[in-house]
This record gives sequence, C-alpha cells and structure tokens, in this order.
Amino acid sequence: MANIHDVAKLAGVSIASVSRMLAGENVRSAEAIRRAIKDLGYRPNASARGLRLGKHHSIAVIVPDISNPYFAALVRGIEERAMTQGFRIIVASSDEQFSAESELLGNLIDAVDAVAIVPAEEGDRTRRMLADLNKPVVLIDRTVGDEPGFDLVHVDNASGAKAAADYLLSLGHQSFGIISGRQDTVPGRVRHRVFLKTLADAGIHVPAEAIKIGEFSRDFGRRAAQELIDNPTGMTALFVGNNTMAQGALLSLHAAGVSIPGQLSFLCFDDFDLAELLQAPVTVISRPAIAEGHAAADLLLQRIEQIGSPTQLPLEHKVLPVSLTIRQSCSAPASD
Amino acid sequence: MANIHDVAKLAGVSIASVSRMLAGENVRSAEAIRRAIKDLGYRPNASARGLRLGKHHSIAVIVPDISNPYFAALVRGIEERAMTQGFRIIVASSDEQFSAESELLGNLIDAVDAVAIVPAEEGDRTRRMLADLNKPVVLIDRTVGDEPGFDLVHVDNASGAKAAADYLLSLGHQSFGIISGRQDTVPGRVRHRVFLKTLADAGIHVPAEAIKIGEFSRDFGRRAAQELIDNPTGMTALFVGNNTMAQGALLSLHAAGVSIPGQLSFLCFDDFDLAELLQAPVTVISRPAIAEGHAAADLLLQRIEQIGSPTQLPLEHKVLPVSLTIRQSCSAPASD
DNA sequence: ATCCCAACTGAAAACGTTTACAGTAGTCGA
DNA sequence: TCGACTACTGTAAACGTTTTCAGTTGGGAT
Repeated sequence: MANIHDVAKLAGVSIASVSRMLAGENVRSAEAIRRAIKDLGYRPNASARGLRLGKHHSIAVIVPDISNPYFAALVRGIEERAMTQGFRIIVASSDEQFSAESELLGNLIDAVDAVAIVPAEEGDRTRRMLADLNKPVVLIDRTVGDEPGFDLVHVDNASGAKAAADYLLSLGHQSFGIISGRQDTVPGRVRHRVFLKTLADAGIHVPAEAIKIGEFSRDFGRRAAQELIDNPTGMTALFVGNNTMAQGALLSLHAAGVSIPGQLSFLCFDDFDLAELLQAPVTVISRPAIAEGHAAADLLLQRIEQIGSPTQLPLEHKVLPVSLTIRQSCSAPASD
Repeated sequence: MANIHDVAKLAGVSIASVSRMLAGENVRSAEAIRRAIKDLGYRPNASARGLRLGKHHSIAVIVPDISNPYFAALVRGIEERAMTQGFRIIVASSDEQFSAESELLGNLIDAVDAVAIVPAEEGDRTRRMLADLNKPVVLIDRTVGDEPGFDLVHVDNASGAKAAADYLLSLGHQSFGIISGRQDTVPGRVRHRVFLKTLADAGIHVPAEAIKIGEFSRDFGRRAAQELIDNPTGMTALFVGNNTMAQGALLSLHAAGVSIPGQLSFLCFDDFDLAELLQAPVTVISRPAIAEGHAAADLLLQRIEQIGSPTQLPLEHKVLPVSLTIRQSCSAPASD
C-alpha cells in the first residue's frame, strides 16, 4: 500500500505538501500531487491519522441484541446521522449482560470517540464503568444509577402507559392482566407502574396473580401468557410491556384459541412488523426507533465537537413522544 | 490518558518490558507493571498498535439496510464469530446504492482488515471496486461479475425454489402468480427462473401478466399484489421471492379481502417474524441468516490469518441449505 | 534597485506502540 | 574462579501521519 512518502516522491514535493493539499490548503503543485495520488491509489492510513490526531471518527454502539428489529432500527438511526459527519459506527451486542458489555467497551473504547449504549443493567456499577471511559456517552432507553451524568434519550413511557390504560378503561374494562418487563429497567418499571397507577386512580385493583414480570423476551411473554391462560383471573384486557413479550404472548393465546378481541382485548407497548396483519391487528403504543437513533447521534456528535473546550454544555435529556396506534385488538369487554 | 511511558516510569522499567508483559512474555517486574497499569488505568492505544502492526482487528460489514431483520440477523451472526477472535465489526448500510457502498468502503477500508458485504449491484464495477481494496472480501447472498474472485456464502436458492414449486404442484395447482425481486441479483434471478423452470417441466406456463418483477421491498410487494388483484389472472397460488415483498403482498391481499388459503395459496422465500401468527400462518422457504453470518465470518477470519503467507487457500463457495416450512397458507386449489 | 510581505515550502518532531538488536545479570558446571 | 549459557532488559528504529518552525520564493510598492 502506497504511503504519503511515495506520493511525495512521485510528485516531487515533500510529504508536508501532500498532507496540506489533502487537508484542503493551497499548494502550488496540487495538480501533480493529485495525479500521483491517483496513480498510486493512495489513501491515507487511518491508524496513523488516528494516532496523530487522537481522533478516530467512530462511535461505539452497544445494544442488547442487534438482531432485535427495534435495536436494528435504532442502530440505523444512529448510523444515518453519524455518516453525515463522516463518522462510522462500531456495533456490538451485549446480550443483556453487564460482563459482556464491559468487556466489549474495554476493547472498543480506544478505537472510538464516543459511546451510544442501551445498558444491560441500570445499576451503579454500569454508571461507574461508563464514567471511567472518559468519553462522551449517551444512554438510550434506560438509565444507570441515580444521577447518571450522561446525556439521555428515551421515549415517553409514562404517557404511553397512561394512554394505554385510559384507552382500555374507556372501553369499559374492569379486570386486567399485565405482562411487564424487568423492573430494574426504566421502561419496565415506568410502564408497569404508570399503567397500574392509572387503573388505581380509576379505582381498579389488579390482583397479583394477574401480573407477570420477567425478561423482555419473546420466551418470557409466551410463558407468562400461558400461565395467565392456565390460571384464569377473569381478565378482559391484557397489557404487555413491549413487543417481543407481546409476540410471545400472542403465540400462546393463539395456540390456546383465545379470540382477540372477542374474549380478550390485547394492547402492547412498541409497534412491530406486521402487527397490522395478525388475525386481530394489534393495537400498540408505538415509538420512533429511528428518531431515537437520530437524537442519540446528534447529542454525541455535539459532545465530540466540544471535546477539549473549556465550557461544557449541560447534560441533555431528550424524551421522544409515543403514540397510541389503534387497530382491532381491543374492544369493549364481553358482557357476561 | 496514560500511555506506556507513564506505566514504565511508574513501574521503574522500560517501555519494552511493559509491552512485553502485555504480550504475555515473561518479565521479572510483572507485578509492579500490573500495579502501575491498574493505578493509571492504562489501556494500550489502538491506533498506535494498528499503525505499528498494520492490523486493526476489525471487519467492515456492509449490508443494504441494517434495519431489515434478515440483515440484522446476518450481522449478529458475523458479530458472534468475530468477537470470539477479538475482532470488532463496523457496520454500514448501503441502501442498495453502489455509490453509497463504494464511498463507505473508501472511508472504512483503511480501518479494517477485511470486508463482508451484501453487494448492492452484481455488476463488474462492484467486482473491480472490491478487488481494488486489496483485502479479504466475502460476498454474502449475491455475487459480482462473472468470476468474482472472492469467497462466497449464500443459501441454496435453486433447491428452495424447486421445493416451493414442487409443493404447490403436489397440491394440484395449475395456475400461478409470481412476484420476484430484481433479476440482476442472484437470489432474484435464481429463485425466479428455477420456480418457472420447475413449472415448465411439469408442462405449466405462467402468463406474463401473472409475473411481477421489481425491488426487494415491502412497497413493491404491495403494489405488485395490488396489480394482480386488479387484473385477475385466475391464479390459485402465489409465489413471492422474499419476505419483505411477501409482507407487502399480504398487506394488499388482506386489504382486498382475499382469503388465504381459501381463494389463494401463498408461499414465499425467507421466513419472517410472526409468519406463524398471521390469519393464515404463512408457509415459507426459510433460511439460516445467523448461520450465514457465521460462515462468512469464519471465511474472513481464516483469510486474515493467512495474510502475508505465500500459499493462498483456494476460494470457497459455501452454500447453506434452506428448508420448506409448511404452515397453513397453502392448500389444494378451490375446485370451480 | 531595494525592501517587505504574502504565500508557500520542507525538515523534523511528535503521536504510542512493537520489536530487532545489543547488552547485562544470574546460574550452573567445571 | 572462571566461562558459557540462559533469561531477561533497555535503546532505538519503525509504522504513517500532522503540524510547528524556520526558511525560501516572487511580486508589488517604494
């Protein structure tokens, strides 16, 4: 691979001139240099440049699982914005494991300028680990510790959960089932609590046996729904905390022959592919994954720009709106 | 950020000893060095290392669109394997555009050791562009030019298409509709031709007006199905060339109230999330996206290992099997 | 003709590593 | 006690850039 010395020699100038012309400065022999570059197929070495400049023009993106469509869309959003500024993204999946996450970051951190992360755990050790990186960090969807100290992007879980509860109440439901994600994550906790709180404000109590809490996974959704089917609670409406659990739940409900919305109204957080094609197109609280990616990337790029500057911008906390997409999986409860 | 000199000074040794101990060699003052590293929070600078070694420990992964679940799964597969060897992956989406692809690679190539790509175009200019990179390349799913000269991983499109046709024939269908992807891609072309050929061998001709060819997109699928609905051809079975087009087609069919499989048997290439939950769970030819990723990564890692060695292993061409997953979207044609 | 200044140029240092090379201890056998 | 060998150590060069600094050139004003 040709290097800058080869180009300089061929063009009959010093390497400084080549570097300068590449940087866009005025140089007398620009034409000769351009030709030499072309002839040799020269491209500047990224490592050398990174070493000299202390910049890498890349952003690490850590998500629990890149093959999850929601995270894939998020990554796409980050990528779109990063590209416009000439940044590349290095993607890795943590599998919801703190250990994997911290090992990944240990390896990646020296090759990137900033980190966008959906943290696996919200505990304080994650906060410390991220703080130790000494680089701009933006948290997406979840937070870490009390006082995270990082920029933050997430959707408005509270008003989504409230909208869901209000909608079901307005249809006349009195008896509910709930499948919620891990309570040690913000989306899991907020969606769960606000939903319950909204019902409570309407004077409705949800019995413990109608509440299932576990992993944000399709598998847990399937098991939870199965348990609800096996031990009937008389619920007429089921609220599920995210799309993957919802898919699992639908699998169980379908297998058990539960008719939706005839026997059970079904509503979940997060839209998903084809929700509109199911036997009963599913009503959802949808969120803008790509826009979340955009917001996260914008924040990071701003911080990167700022590096070294004396005044630091205050931390930002962007909350994106969600919306209730009404399809056909909810109706008034059967009068019995 | 502390560097190796700081560590050496604190430990009272030369930088060479630090470097050696990091490389796992025996060093007398290992303990002191370890402590110094810990105290200073030292981590080797990746750029310097990359510069010195000419290695980057990263692989560029270029897919048409990372937010497409199939590609997301593929990326996941590549990532899983790469990680085990300490390689990171740099992901970028080409949007099916050659220009975007070549620009991306131009920027990325100096920061990576190898490239895994689902090329946007199969033409010769893509082949030349990739060859000019002078790094290991593995093509996934599609090829470039005649004689690509790169490792290749894809699924067995031909036997999948044949299985699909045979299955529909065995159900008694005589009149078909086809929605196929771009014919300038291997999956588009092979699936289309083999399906037609299998029908032809059974003495069945598909009229031109029952054949729609276009982008591998949900939108094209929707439009194509709409056209087939608007201009009835008497087809009793519809074969769709991939999952995104299939989803679009299902949207149109559903909106038009076409009952599946009552009025129309439906079969497509590539499984998708929830295919089993639709009104008529969809029968598909499914393929192993994650395994494709594994195969691609393995090939690349092998080549990277080989760099500089005099003898080159011959190019590999891995073909992964597909399977017919029979659900409920196909039945015998209505007798009329 | 002289001087000054703007506009450019090149040499060299620096970024943080790895590694070839040339030592220098320390151990062991004689 | 000596020498030979082993096992480690440090110095310095190299990787390919960018950038500072100290020129050099040429043109315009005097």
